[in-house]
Amino acid sequence: MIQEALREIGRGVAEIIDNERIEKLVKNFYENGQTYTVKAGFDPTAPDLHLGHTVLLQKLAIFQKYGAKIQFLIGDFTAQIGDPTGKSATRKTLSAADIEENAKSYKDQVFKILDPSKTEVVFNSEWINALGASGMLSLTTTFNVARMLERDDFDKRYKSGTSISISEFIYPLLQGYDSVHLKSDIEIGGTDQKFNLLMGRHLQRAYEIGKEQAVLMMPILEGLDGVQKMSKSLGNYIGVSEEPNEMFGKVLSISDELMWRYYELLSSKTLLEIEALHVSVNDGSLHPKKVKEDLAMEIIARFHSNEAAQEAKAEFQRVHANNEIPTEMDAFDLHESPIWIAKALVECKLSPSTSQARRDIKQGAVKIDQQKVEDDQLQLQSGEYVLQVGKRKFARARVIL
RNA sequence: GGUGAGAUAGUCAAGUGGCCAACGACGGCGGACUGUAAAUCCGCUCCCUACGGGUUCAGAGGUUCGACUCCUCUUCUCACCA
Repeated sequence: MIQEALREIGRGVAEIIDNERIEKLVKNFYENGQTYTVKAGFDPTAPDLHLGHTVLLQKLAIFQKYGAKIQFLIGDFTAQIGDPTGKSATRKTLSAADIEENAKSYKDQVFKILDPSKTEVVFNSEWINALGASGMLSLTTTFNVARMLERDDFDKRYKSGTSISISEFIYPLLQGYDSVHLKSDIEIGGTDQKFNLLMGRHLQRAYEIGKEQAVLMMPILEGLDGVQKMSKSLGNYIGVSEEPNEMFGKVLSISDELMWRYYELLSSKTLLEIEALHVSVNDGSLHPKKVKEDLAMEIIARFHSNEAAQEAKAEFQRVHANNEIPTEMDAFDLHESPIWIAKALVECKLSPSTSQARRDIKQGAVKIDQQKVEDDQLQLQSGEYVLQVGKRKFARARVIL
């Protein structure tokens, strides 16, 4: 059991500092029933989460399974500063109202993954405000500027003469101080958080609380393209509040290779179960598409419901395997009759411009009521049509005067 | 502060007076093949009811029949010097 726990805890991680300590904590749990604490901090700056953000949550869920109590820290105080990590410019600060709202939507999402009975949600403004000026001052004496400048992002900005606010120097200190206050045994975060995570160890030592947290870093999840990190701005993400059908389609569109990566970092299946799937796929007894569908189902079930997952699968089957039209699609009223097909496509948001619409038609990508359109001069008379561009873009158009 | 180099479509990157809506690569889209996978092959990739028209090559002016290409100024980026 201890072996299994350690394997699951180590699954998919990018780097562990002080693995021995983690082993001891887990062992102690199984031998003496002693729980331990795992801290993870979240900046309530990004209100809409995607699967990349849930990698950490998944890891926390695994920890819960193996004896940990989670300290789910919402950095409401530190969010006012803004984490300088990876930034090439000073970040603007957020208003208290923004932070509060974001924190709320965070909580709504996380308990879809975490067990509330083993989770303590804490806000760091509570103890940081209590620190006072003198407490803050003594915190700053534990570290020096030279070491702070060792950080790559600070270093670059310093050398190039870009502004670095003093408050940004304070940020890692405060995050580390959270670990002092919470007396965390382990802290987890993304690899990009290494400096801040290590600060927790440094400060726990400096404040002599009698322990130094182990640090476990998770990799940044690759996006749907399998190469770049998942991010909203790159458009290669799956948002946790997306429609089930969208989720299903997106998961099915990833490569087989990436699928295993997602299993490792996002699935609640154990490593043994995943390994079994791997074996079956390799010997040909299991179709990889089935495995991918199961992954999609698991993700949808987690963020929506089992029924939603079933429906999404059925819908996918209907549209893509049987070549039927979706049961639901966006509907548009077009107040022009007759209307030129290219214009109709633009109006229904199926094509970005009439130029593109005409190209789509020329390439045989456009269908009306399942019939391919050959003539790019076609005029649609009054009536209702199902317009389709490519394999996945559908819209219901009602042409009226 | 001084000097030199540069700013081209989503990104990278050609073009240095007309053949340029602008080579190529990547990305993206569409088609074929599939499992809406990968790989591969083919086509498309500024806008406009279009064998034509319009607006583009950091910004503003100028030279010229004609400029992304030449000149001037402005803004920004990079390199070297101090």
